[in-house]
Amino acid sequence: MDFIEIFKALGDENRIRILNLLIRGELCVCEIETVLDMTQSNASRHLNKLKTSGIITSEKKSQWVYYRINNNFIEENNLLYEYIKNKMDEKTQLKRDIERLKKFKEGNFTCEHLRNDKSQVFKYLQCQCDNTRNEN
Amino acid sequence: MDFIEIFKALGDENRIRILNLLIRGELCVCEIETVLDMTQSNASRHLNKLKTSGIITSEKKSQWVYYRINNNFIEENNLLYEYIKNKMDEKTQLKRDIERLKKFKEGNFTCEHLRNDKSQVFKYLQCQCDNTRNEN
DNA sequence: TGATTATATTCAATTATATGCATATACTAA
DNA sequence: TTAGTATATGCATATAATTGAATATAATCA
Repeated sequence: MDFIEIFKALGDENRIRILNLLIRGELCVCEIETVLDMTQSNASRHLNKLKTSGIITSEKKSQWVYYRINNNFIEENNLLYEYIKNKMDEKTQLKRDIERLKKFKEGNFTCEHLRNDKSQVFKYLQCQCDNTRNEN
Repeated sequence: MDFIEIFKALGDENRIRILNLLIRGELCVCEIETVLDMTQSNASRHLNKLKTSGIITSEKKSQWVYYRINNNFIEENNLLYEYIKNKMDEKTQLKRDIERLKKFKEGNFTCEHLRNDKSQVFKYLQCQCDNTRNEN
């Protein structure tokens, strides 16, 4: 966990956007790519970079891979972690991403929803007017 | 002063080496390039990147340009600044650089010495056996 | 087993970064 | 003004990073 490598990993907007989500809790790749609207391969690659530098870890649960912040990273880089969280609060894009994450969570979407009809979930996340949704 | 740009600027070993020196006090370009043994153009460009991201500032004094840590940066990024200083203590290369800086300072070298005979100063900095030096 | 699906990886193209050399610019001093 | 010097910058090049599309891999389920 070289701190220069950590800076390299953090010096990219897409990876900061991913981290911004993971701070709120673990997520699998298909959730991240949907909320952030990035391609699957791109999400996977950025996740790998964050993982290689020790910032996040992954755990395979059946066919899905869940990513989360590495507790070890938080312990060993606490000042940096607090700094990032503070600075994230000021960024418009990151606030918008959190709104989309909230919508996704409040909509009770799951990986299965994404499998069955990703574009419907995506449409729902884009809708500005309605923040509630019927179950199912 | 976007924090992602700051991370980009910090994600390079040469720039961290420069910063490591500047934490000990201001220095001009010719001093930095000598202590770190990098080309003049390379030192200048890295300094510019650090300056553009708001981490350092410069002041022209007669023909020399002195660089120092930007106080504003320290104030607005205090957690990050403390983090960097802590992590720097663990890096071998950075400790070696500080030894060379100390030798340079204790040798009472100036920019004029570098102008007159840079290679002599350089040889002195490389010498492991002798940490003292006659005046002049 | 075979079809489907989630994630990772390869390939190719594009873009960004780092660097040395040569030169431009800005300043000093004779 | 001219010569000399410190720093910045343009140019060319090498290396690294980013990305989408296609494919490989690993797991699930019928």
